Amino acid sequence: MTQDVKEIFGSPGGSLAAKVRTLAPSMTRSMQRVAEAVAGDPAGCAALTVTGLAELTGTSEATVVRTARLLGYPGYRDLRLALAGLAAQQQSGRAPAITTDIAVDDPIADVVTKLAYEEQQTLADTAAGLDTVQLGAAVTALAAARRTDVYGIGASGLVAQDLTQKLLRIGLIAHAHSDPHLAVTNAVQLRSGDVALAITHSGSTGDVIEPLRVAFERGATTVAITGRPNSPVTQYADLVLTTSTSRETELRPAAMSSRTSQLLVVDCLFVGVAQRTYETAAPALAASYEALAHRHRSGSR
Amino acid sequence: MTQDVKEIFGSPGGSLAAKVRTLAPSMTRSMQRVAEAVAGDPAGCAALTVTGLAELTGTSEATVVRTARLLGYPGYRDLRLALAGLAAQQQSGRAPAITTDIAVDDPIADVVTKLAYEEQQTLADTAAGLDTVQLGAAVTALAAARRTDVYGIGASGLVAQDLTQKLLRIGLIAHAHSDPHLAVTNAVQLRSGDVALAITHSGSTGDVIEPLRVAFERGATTVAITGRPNSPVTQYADLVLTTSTSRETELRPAAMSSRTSQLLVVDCLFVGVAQRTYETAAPALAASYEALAHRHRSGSR
DNA sequence: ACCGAACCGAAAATATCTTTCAAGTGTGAC
DNA sequence: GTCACACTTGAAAGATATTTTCGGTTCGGT
Repeated sequence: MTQDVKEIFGSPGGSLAAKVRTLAPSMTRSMQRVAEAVAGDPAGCAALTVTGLAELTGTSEATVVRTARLLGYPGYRDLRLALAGLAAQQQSGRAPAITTDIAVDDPIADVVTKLAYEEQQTLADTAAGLDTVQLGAAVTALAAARRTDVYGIGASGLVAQDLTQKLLRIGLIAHAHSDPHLAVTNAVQLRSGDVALAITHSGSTGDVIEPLRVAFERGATTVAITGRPNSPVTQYADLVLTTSTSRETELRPAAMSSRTSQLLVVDCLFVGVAQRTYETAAPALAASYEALAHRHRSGSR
Repeated sequence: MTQDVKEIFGSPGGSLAAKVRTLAPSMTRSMQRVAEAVAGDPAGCAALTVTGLAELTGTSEATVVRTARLLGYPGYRDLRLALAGLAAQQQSGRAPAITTDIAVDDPIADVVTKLAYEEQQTLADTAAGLDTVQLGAAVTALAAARRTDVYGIGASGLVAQDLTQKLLRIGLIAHAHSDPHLAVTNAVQLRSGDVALAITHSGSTGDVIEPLRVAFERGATTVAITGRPNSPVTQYADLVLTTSTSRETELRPAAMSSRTSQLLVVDCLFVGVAQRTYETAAPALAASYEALAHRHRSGSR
């Protein structure tokens, strides 16, 4: 059984490398070897059979197939077709993709360029790796929720607040918790129809998992935004939204790209919800805009 | 039968279509049917197995293989890979061109694509418009500051907190203020050598301008991150860092792009400062990473 | 009508891909 | 430190796809 062509070629080119980067953390060692080979030389790998690729990467056929599955294809055959397509695209349109890490002695102008580039990369990766089905489900849940609790600590806490601010702006009831105890206390109040949303890059921040678990057990719809699709937090998550995990460098901690990634997801959630609740969201947005104008000097008074 | 020139030289798939036409006379009836199908819809055929294509053309597997051979491939498998490549090329020929705003009825997948694209655009704009001289001066001031106060309200408040968190991580003394009264109270404590940094998109948020004015008058180095280089806030700013102001749409409020833009500036500041204070920043970063590891549940991978 | 050559497809043979399963490996709990 | 468990992994069995074989059919020429 072969996949529909649209699914194979539908996504924008280069998304495979992005997908590999996003999913790499959730891969086992052998699978990473296969994924690397595939991302590194699509054309070369397209010429190989399962057995060939297994030998090249020093693994087994089973592992190759498993990797293909993880990358979203029904099997190796389809991955191979996608690779052939990718190779052809690369042949015709050359990709730029040149970047070096930020060095201690880089002039500030280079820092700006590199950071901007890397964050753009992160955005592209995240967009490519985001499961729109899960996203849509999360949007539906949020739009219909009686109330929404958002959990996040540290850098993720700011993202949690950002989402909360946005939801409040369109008339929804949302609250961000960064205090683990209060979060749990509040989670107990949740019930079916409510939404609990945990934001954690590592997926193993206990302080964030705990309230989500409570909410999960109380019957609320639970959503996790994490960079590790297999991490503990997903255990209590009805819906999982994966953020991209680009490699971190000494001067550019992981927190930076995970934040960018998380914010994109949060923005998508917000816009999605705003769409669903347009009738009430649009006037609410306009009203809050109006209200803020009075806080500005150049405004009135 | 007159041949249309466009058909021969027009599309990238021309070479295959041409080959089919050239070889057609030497083909048998069944093989022609297969060749036609292949030339007519490469993408569609790439999704089919030998059996599928045989059925589609009302022929047999053997005929399909024979056709593939005649077209110059060792077998159907390789023809299929070539078709996949061809399809991908044709696909990429059509420009992405994400120019339209996000509409109320856009499917969620489009929302993701468009948002990611717009944020990428914002990053590029910001990086291009950032004054590296001012930025460098701000970095120098921050790196040498006895203490740093950051003012921001609403969405900008989160950016202020983000910067503060980062600076604290590398051992600097920084504080974010979102309470206007406390901000002013603290601003009074500032003196020469300290840094006060105001973040406001509009540049006319009174609650943020006021503490900056106080700091300015106390002799602190004042920095403004704003989207309006001529706005009131710049009056009290020694250094002005301009963020990009991309057009906002109904479903994508200005806050979204200004936040992205502000965060990039803040990241640049952080990395710049980390470079200047590398000796102390590097171990501090490592230490905070280490400390956090204990807050994480040990999870799978 | 008969013959021969080319064409064609059914089915066997082969290659390739997928699934299963049991052994290996590391990890947390006690 | 040891045990138990869960996860990883590759070998081999099983399923599918591709290629080859081979005999029947068609068609033109005699």
